[in-house]
Amino acid sequence: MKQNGSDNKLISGRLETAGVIPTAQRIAIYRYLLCEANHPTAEEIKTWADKNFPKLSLATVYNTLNVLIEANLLKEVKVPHEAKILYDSNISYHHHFLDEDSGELVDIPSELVEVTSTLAKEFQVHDIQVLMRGKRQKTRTQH
Amino acid sequence: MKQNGSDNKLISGRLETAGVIPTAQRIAIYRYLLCEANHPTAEEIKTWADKNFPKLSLATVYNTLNVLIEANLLKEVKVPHEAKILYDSNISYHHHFLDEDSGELVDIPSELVEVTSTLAKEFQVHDIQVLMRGKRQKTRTQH
DNA sequence: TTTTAATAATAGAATAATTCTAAAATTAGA
DNA sequence: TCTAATTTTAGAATTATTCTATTATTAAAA
Repeated sequence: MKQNGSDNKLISGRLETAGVIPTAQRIAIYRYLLCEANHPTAEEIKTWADKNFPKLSLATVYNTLNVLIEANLLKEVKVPHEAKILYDSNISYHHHFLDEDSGELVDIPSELVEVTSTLAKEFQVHDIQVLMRGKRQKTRTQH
Repeated sequence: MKQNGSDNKLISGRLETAGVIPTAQRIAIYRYLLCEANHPTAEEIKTWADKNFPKLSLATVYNTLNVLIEANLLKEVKVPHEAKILYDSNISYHHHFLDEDSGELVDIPSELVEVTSTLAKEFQVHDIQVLMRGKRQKTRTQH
């Protein structure tokens, strides 16, 4: 799903709907987040931009990420023993699996994880996030 | 449960069992983590040390935390939108509730949260951590 | 005990991710 | 076009954490 310009309108519309002025930089970064990247760091976004959107500054990467978060189009994910923030453009309710070998973070649909809690009613839970850590078995080749 | 010296032996023994040489600084920090603090940051530990263990340096705080983590006596917790690492001296399997008002992180016993996942068998899960976010209702005063 | 070797603690410098600042560029509306 | 508001930018500042080199402490050996 490489950038082809055809979904510019769609991306732009989503930004506007969320109250974000759709500048060229924001559209580019948001499309990268939605269509090409998988939980990238700010650094990865900058590296991508250096190839695909010259002159886009690191400050703009951070500004845009924070604008998207503020507009509820993006979420931060912090992972233990990983210094950099990961960004998640999937804003629907879901969970994560962290591959201990590759460091890759994989989205897990909420349907695959059932969480039942019996906390004291004092605790009003608004959000639950489940982070599973482990290894991903290499899928065996068919003969 | 203020420090009284009586559990020095116990703390010291736990460190030794874990293969950590029990120096005065390590015992002090580990006791603070176990008995007084609740998911402190390195900064909070340093502030406590400035009052209770003069001359203990910030470098030693970080060194000790990393030694404890390496020895499996301590775990890191990273929370979204919180820059600093929180440290958790409860190493048994449990979950967390983050109070959105106070920022306080509360341990939730694993018995109170049931997690049932049906991931593809490709995913070998070694650890699950559940972070619940929400507000804590003020408990109503009895008349 | 002394001696020696290994380990830990320390102050301060270095690193690195993110945020801030102030100026220039762009945009949107009048 | 003019004006005001917003965004982008480069580079400086901030801040949590780690590193470095030295000194202090500990543990074991003689």
